[in-house]
Amino acid sequence: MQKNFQKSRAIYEQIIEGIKKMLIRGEFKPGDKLPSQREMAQKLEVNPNTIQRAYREMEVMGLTESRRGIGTYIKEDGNLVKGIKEEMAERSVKNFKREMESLGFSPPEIKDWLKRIIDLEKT
Amino acid sequence: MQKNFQKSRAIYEQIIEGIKKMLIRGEFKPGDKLPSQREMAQKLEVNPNTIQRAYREMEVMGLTESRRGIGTYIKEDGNLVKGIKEEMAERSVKNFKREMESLGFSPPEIKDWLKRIIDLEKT
Amino acid sequence: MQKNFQKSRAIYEQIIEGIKKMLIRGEFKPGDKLPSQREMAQKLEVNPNTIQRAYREMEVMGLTESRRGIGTYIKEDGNLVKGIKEEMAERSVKNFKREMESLGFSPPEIKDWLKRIIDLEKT
Amino acid sequence: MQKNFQKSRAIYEQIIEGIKKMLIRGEFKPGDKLPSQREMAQKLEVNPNTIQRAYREMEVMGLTESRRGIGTYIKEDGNLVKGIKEEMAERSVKNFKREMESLGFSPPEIKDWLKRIIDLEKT
DNA sequence: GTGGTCTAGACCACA
DNA sequence: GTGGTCTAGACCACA
Repeated sequence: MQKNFQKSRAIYEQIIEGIKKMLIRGEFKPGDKLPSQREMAQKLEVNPNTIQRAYREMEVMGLTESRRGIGTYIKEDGNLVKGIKEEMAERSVKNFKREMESLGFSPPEIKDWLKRIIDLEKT
Repeated sequence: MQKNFQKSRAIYEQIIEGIKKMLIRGEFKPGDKLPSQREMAQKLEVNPNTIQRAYREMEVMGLTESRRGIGTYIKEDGNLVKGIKEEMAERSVKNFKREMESLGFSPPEIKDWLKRIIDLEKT
Repeated sequence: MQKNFQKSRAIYEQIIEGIKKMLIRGEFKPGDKLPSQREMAQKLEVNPNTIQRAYREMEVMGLTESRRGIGTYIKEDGNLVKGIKEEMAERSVKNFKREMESLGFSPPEIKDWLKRIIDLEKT
Repeated sequence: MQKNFQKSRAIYEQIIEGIKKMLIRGEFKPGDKLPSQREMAQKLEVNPNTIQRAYREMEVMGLTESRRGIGTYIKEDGNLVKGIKEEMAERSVKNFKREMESLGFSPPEIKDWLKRIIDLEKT
């Protein structure tokens, strides 16, 4: 049995995750200005340094651009959202697949299950 | 954006989770004796009381039977494993579906993605 | 002669027992808030963990409902008290019967004794 | 709520209790020799001092008679058994009555319950 | 040796 | 402030 227990992911990672989801859902668009670090910190009730870290990482990833004295902006890149969406979808699907396989399900069974659940809620 | 960050589940819950997976994978079978509380605690490097809690919860759930002075045993119930497997599969599928929907995918797109990933790794 | 001496029941069980009796006597009513774990621990001079155990067991039994940050409440279930009262009465009567039989009394003699004592104190 | 938890009765008291029950059931009779202290201690897996204490108390109560170098004997008293039986019955009935009253039952209800249980098992 | 109970005390999560 | 989790460690009950 595993000896390492799941720890929660770092808060700054969860923040990046959240911003990516908002991008995907269209709640942020390329070119938009993100809330200031201070504002964000207050809204999320988190230490400003945590926001700083999140914003910095996003810049490193090429997701945002910080303009000193002005603010942080989502990059104006046409394929940005599409890329993130695909990346997150892929990760989600792979996680799901791995989990189902660890439960002993074969790919066809996985599809069956998925179909069952989706059709069930479609009704 | 959400203001509540994901916390890790309690260790005792993760232990139960792990034992269920071992059951599903056949690494434990109904009737088997689980490692003693102390042994398990040592192996997983947690406090014996934490194992006690996990074992007690499993007994309450009807998954195991603890006999004082003897040990803790997986219940001899033919449908036990099947039930757990289905329960865990269902939860996993629902989580996956919810996550994909929060990324803006429709059910058909979810299926497409799944197909793509599975077929990709089949090659 | 028996070789096994009677042991006292666990403290957490005695606490549950006491709370059930208070419910039956109307000293607690469905919907009431129980004293907090810490308060109860202080009043009964036991460790808070022991109260936690009692409260948790009562929740598992469906007797109470614990709400984090709020407190622990007796469930709002009309038949709860009645059910507990009957359960405890039945157990008490059965214990009594078993004890009298172990003293060699037949059922009619048991009734005679009971009548005698009750009438005696009625005077 | 009560603050004093039930402790188990002293072992020597439980031993006296057991011997009284054997007397009542006729497994010992007036004039019988009790097992030696050593023998009794071995049979009950108890410290010989505990037996010593039990035997001493029984002598004080007038239940037995120790003859140095010979052994301990149940007293030859025609009314002894009858007296003990009545004493134990009375205590048992009173305990039962007190318990039922603490559950809020009136004497007639107590009788009803008793009748119900006895008749139920008579069938 | 195995499970069960209890204490003392720390720290977290929720409000 | 209220419940929940976890550790460290003692001691008991059963076999």
